[in-house]
Amino acid sequence: MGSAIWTDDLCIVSGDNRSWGDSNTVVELWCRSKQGHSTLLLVNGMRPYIEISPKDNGCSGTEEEIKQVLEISTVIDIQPPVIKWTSQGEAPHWRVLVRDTTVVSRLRERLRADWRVTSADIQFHKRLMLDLDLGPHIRAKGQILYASDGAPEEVRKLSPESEDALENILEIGGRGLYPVDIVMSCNAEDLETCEPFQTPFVTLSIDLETSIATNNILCAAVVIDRAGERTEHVYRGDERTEILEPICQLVREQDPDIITGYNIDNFDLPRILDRTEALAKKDERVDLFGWGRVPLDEKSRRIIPNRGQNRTWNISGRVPMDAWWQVRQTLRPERESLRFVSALIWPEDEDRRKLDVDSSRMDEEWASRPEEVIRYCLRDTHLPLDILQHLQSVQQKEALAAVARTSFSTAAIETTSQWIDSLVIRLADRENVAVPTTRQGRRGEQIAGGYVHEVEPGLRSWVAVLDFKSMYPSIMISNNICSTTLVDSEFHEDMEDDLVSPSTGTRYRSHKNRPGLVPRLLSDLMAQRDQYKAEARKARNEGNEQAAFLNERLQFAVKILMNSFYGVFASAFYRFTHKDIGASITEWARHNIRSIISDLGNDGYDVVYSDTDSIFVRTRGLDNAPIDKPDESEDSFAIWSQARSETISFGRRLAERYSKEGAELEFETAMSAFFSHGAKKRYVGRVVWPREEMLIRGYEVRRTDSFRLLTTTMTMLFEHILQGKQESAVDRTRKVIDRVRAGDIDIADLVISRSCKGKWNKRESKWDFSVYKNEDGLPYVRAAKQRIERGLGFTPGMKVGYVVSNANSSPMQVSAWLTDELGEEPPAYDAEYYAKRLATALGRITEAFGWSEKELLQGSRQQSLFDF
DNA sequence: GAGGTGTCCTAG
DNA sequence: TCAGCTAGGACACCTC
Repeated sequence: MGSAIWTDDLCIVSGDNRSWGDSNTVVELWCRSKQGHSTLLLVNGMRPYIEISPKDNGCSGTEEEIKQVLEISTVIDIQPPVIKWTSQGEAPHWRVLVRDTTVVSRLRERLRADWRVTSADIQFHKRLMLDLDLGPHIRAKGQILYASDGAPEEVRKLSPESEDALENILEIGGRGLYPVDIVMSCNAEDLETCEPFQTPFVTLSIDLETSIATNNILCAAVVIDRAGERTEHVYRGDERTEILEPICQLVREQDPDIITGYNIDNFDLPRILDRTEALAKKDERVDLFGWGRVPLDEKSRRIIPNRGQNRTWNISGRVPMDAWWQVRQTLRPERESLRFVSALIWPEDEDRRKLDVDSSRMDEEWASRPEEVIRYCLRDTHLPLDILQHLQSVQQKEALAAVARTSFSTAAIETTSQWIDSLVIRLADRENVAVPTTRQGRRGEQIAGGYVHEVEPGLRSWVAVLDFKSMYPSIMISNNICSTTLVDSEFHEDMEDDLVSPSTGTRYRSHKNRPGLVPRLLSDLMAQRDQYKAEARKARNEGNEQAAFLNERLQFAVKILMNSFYGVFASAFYRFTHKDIGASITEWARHNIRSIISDLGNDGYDVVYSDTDSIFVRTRGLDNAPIDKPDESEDSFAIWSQARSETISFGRRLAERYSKEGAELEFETAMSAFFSHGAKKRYVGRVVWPREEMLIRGYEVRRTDSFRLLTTTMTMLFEHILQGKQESAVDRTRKVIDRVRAGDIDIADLVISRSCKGKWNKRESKWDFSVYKNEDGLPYVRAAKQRIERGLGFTPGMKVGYVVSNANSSPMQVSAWLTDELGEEPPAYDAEYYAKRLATALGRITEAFGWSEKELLQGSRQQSLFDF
C-alpha cells in the first residue's frame, strides 16, 4: 500500500469489534467527520485481556499456577504482575492476553473458579476509548483504504482503486466494503482527543402506514436530514420490491447516523422485521432490512437490526433514537399521541395536527384516498425530526458524550452506569486500582434515603427557602467517599484521621491519606461545570451565540452526569459499589439537614418544611405584612416590600451562617406565602424572589395522571388561597362541581391517562398484560384493551387515556379516549364520580380552612343565597 | 367501612 | 428498560 495518510476530526457514533486471522481483533469505530463525511476507522494494535489475582481457597499466583493458565489454548500471553489496589487489600494482578474477544466470557467463567477475575466485562471498543483516554471527539490519522464518490476530492485522490480497496480492507480485518464515505486504517497510537464540536449528524426518519386487516405495509415515507437539509422519499406498491428493498438501499446510500420516527422502537422497526421475515428467505433478508452499517453479507448477524431484551434496537454503526421516548423523557406530556404532542409543542400550528386520515380504518382510507394517506404519512415523518430539533435531543446527547467521554451511542441509548464506568474505569486503570466485574444477583436490604420534615396543614407567610448545592456530590467529595477509601474492618486498621459517618460509623480514609477516585472525579466535574458556565457567559456577551449554546449544553450535561453518581453508587449491582457507601451518603445528608433544623428551632425559628436538601424557614416578625402584593399606589405596598426584603436578607444570612467548606447552603427563593394541607412532598408557594410566580409541588396539578378540570380548578384554588381569598375560592370550587353534575363541561377535560405495561405474545399474536397481578382490575388496562380492539396502536409503557363512564359497578366502567386519534364523539361520563373526585382532592385542601369535602359536594346554590 | 395490596407518579 | 437511589401520596380493587 502507498502512503495515503489522512488526518481528520471526527465524532465517534458507535463502535464494535471483530476477530480476524489467527488471533487479531480490530475495533470498528463509526464516525461522522466535522465536515460531514461518514468515516469508518479500523483500528488494529490492541489485544483483549482480562486480569487475574489470587483468591482465597484458590490460586495464590505461584509460577506453576501461572504456567497452567498460560497453557489454556485461548490465552496468548501473560504479563508480569502489577500490584493493584482491591477492596481486600493490595494484590498482584496478572494481565492475561487472550486470543480474541470471542473467547473472553468463557475464559472468565473458567478462571473464576480459582482466581479473582477483574477488568473482564468491558466491551472492546470501550476498552480502546479507555486505554487511549479518548472522548467522542477525536483527531484520527490513518491510511485511506476506501473513499466513495461522496468523499471529498482530496481524500478520493488518496484512495486506491476499488478492487484494491476491498482487498486492503480485508487484509487488516475489516468485513468488506462498508457503506460509508471513507474507510481508514489506524493504529491505536494514531488517535487522540480533540476539542468538542457540534457534529453535523445525518438523521433518517421513517413512518409506515400498515393494513389493519393483514399487517402488510401499505406505504412508507422516509425523510433524510443532513445538517438541516431535508429530502423526502415516498414508497408504495409491492411490499418487497417497491417498499422494503428501496428503503434498504436508501439507508445504505444515505448512510444516516441516527434513525428516528415516532414509536419506531415498538412499531415501525418490529413491523419491518416481521414483514422481512414473512417475505424473504433467510439469505435474502439483507436486501430488505440490511440497515446495519456493515457490508452486505447475508452471513453476518450484525447487518439486520435486532433487539434482545432491550428497549432499544441494535443497528450496527447507527443509533436509534425514538422521538416518542425523547418526548416522554423531556416533556412528560399527559398524553403521548403524535397529535397531542404536536399540539403541545406547536399550539399555533393547526397543520401539524390536522386529522386528515382515520388511522383505525386505514385499509378503507388507503383504498379510497391513497394520496391523502401518503401526505399524512410524510407529515408524520417530518414531525419526529421537528421534535428532536425542538428538544435539542441530539445536541444534548452529544454534550453528554463529550463530558462522560463516551461514544455518542453510549450517551444516547445506554445507561447511567455506562457513563459513570467511562470516567471511573479510566481513572482506576491509571492509578492501579483493580476493576471488578458488574455484580449480579438479588438486591438486598434497601438503604435509608433522605429526611422529609413533617408539614403542618395551613397557610404560612414569609418563608425563606434554602437548599444545599449538589448535596450528594458535595458529601461524597467532602467525606472522600469512594470504594477505594472505604475502611473495611476485616482488612484495614482504623486510622486517626478517618472520616466517620455520624451514626453507623462507616469509615473512609482521609483525603490526605488516600484521595478517592470518585471524589476527585466529582470535584473535577464541578470545576468543569463552572468553567463551561463562565465560557457560556463570555460567549453570550461577545455575541457568539453558537459557542454560548454549546457551552450551555456542556454545563447542563455535567450537571446530569454529576447527579447520576449517587444513584449508581447506591445501586445494588454496580461494580464499584458497597452497600455502606450509599447508606453513608444519605446518612451524612440526614445528619446535616437535621442539625440545621434543630439549631434553627433552638434559636426560635419556625422550620415549616424540609425535604432531603432543602429547608423552609419563616422570617420572624412579619405576621402582619400582607401576602398578596398590593398595588404600588397603596400604603400597604411599602409594608409588603419591606417584608420581601427582610425575607431576602434573612435567607442570605442563613445561607452564610450554615454554609461550610464542601457543604454550601444556598438561598433559593423567598415566598410571601407557603401552603400545604399537611402532606409531605405536596406544597404551594407564592414566590416573590428571584421571580414572582406560583410554585406548586406534588399536587395533582403536577401529575400527568390527573384530569385537566381538576388541574385547572386546583390551580385556581391555590391562586386564591395564596392571595388570602379563601371564601371566593370555595365558592368557585363548588360551582365547578355543580357544572360537572349538570354536564356543562368539556369532556376532554375529564380524560385520565396512565401508563400501561404489556408484552407482545408472538405465539398467540396478541398483547399480554400478565405482568399485572390482576390485569382487569386496572382501569387503564381495560382502556388499553378497548384501544386495541378498535384497531389503534398500543405500545408497552404508553399512556392510555380514558373517561370513567360508570363508577357504581366494581370494577368501574371506563371508556378509552379515542377522540385525539379518531376524532370521534367523546363518551358519556359518570358525573357523580367526577364530582366526588374533585371534592376529595380539593376538599383535602379546603379542609385546612374548615370547608370539608362534604361541604364542597353540597353545591354552590345555598352558599350563593347567603353571598348575594 | 376498614385495612391491605398493587400500581402509578412525583420530590428530591 | 440485565441495571441509578429512597420517601411519599393517592387511587382502585379486594377481602373481611
